Order: sequence, then structure tokens, then C-alpha cells
Amino acid sequence: MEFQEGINCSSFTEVQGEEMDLRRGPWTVEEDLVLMNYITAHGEGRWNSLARCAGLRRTGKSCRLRWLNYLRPDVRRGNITPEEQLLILELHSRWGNRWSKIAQHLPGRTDNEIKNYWRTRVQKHAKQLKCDVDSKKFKDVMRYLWVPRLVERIRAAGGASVPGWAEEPALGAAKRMSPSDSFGMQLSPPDPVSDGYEDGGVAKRAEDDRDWSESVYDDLALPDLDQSTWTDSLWTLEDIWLQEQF
DNA sequence: AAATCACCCAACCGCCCGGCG
DNA sequence: CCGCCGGGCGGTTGGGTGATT
Repeated sequence: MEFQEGINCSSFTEVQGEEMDLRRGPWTVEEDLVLMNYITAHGEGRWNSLARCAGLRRTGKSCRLRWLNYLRPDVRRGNITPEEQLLILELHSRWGNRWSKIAQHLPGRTDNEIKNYWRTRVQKHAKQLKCDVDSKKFKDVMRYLWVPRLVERIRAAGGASVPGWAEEPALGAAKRMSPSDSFGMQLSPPDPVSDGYEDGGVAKRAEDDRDWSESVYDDLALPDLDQSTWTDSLWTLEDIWLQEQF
């Protein structure tokens, strides 16, 4: 891959651009280097001309995506921490699928990563519950089972698995979302030992994804109640709790 | 050991919006 | 006002990989 940085971009005509067959698919190490070097030297923006001037046979969009989602120096990768999960749950409940907006509150995480997390994990749990992620049923399970459990995991881990950042905002979110410990407990949460959360935070996805939802949901005994009444009462209690807090 | 399955995630696609001539 | 273009966003897809049979 030749590096075209020296070429005057204005002389790099549209015709040449059109004649170049654009590459697609996975990025090579060489392409990554070219892109990083070019952005280091010239900054980002103007992605189409950037792609041309850097000598990359990629669309501007492709370059932008590669930079933002992968090459940017401050990009964090790896498992989503419980703190981050908590924030995602809370912010999604507030803003819906506004992934970029949500990502702004999770430093180093990209909208793409959060979106992937939501689709692969959260929606899967909803599927296991045979309901929609937007349904009351799922929101209740999230709020009264998932969130308290995440809070517990964060506390058990000392609440600082992401030094300097996640501790406060995530627990703040937890406080806003979780009515109270005692309230959570009244709902007879499942035995943590039986559903894969006893490992003290050594997050193995298989354990996270173990089929907890059915047994968990059975514990709630929802089918024995009129569900709308049940959920309505939960929301009411939540409102009361919020009023008490603020 | 091989085949199949399930999952994850990087990358692409299509749409939309705002700026500009 | 209109059309074009760049950029951003959410949705979707397909390859890679690890788990399971």
C-alpha cells in the first residue's frame, strides 16, 4: 500500500478517484497505519478527501468508521463492566436507541459497541422472556432483578472496577434505578448461586448468559397475578420512592 | 476429530440532516 | 428554493471463533 501523503490533493482528481476500485471488508495493518499516520499529521474530518489524500482506497465513511470505532487512541475494548452495563440500561431507558448519545456517557466506548452489547445481550434476555425489550414485563425484570444484581456485583467488587470514572456515575445511576435494597429483596430475587452471578465479577459470558431468566421470572410469580396490576404497583412504588429521595 | 451451532463484533448500508453554492 | 455533498446515526449482515454434539 503506497502512502500518498506527499501528493497534492488538488491534483488528485476525481477521475483518478473514480478509476480507483474501492476496497471493502476488513482493514489490513498497512491500511490502519496509513490512516493513523495521516490523521496524526493532518487531523480528522473531511473524510472523503482524507481517504483520497492518504492514498487509501476506501470510502470516507469507511475511514471514519475505522478511526472512530477502532483506531482512536482512547477507544476502550474488552468486556463491558457491570458499571457500564448499569449505565447503558439506565441511559437506554431514558433515550432509547440513541447509541451515540449513550456512548458519550461511557468514555472510550463506541456507539457501535454499545449497540452490539444491547442487541446480543439485552435483546437475547428479552427473547428468553418471550417479550419485547420495550415491554413492561421486560423493563420490570430489568429494573427489579437485573439492576439490583448489577449493583450488588459492583458493590462486591468494591465499586471501582473502572478506576476514576465508572464508580460515581454508575452507582449514581444505580441509585436512581434501584428503589432500595429492601424493596429489591421483597421481590424474592433468585438465588445468586444458582444463576451464575456468584463468581465475584470474573465475567465469563457463558455464566452471564446462562438461562437465568426463566427461573428468575418464575420466582416473581407473575403469572399468578394480573400483570398490569402488578407492574403498575411497582411503578407506583417507584414513583413514591423517587419522591422520597428528591 | 469433525461437524454443527451459537454468538460476537467489525464493517457496511441506507437514510437523514445541515451546510453551502 | 433546490440540489449536492459530507457527515452522522441506527439497523443489518457476514466472517471468525469458541462451544457443543
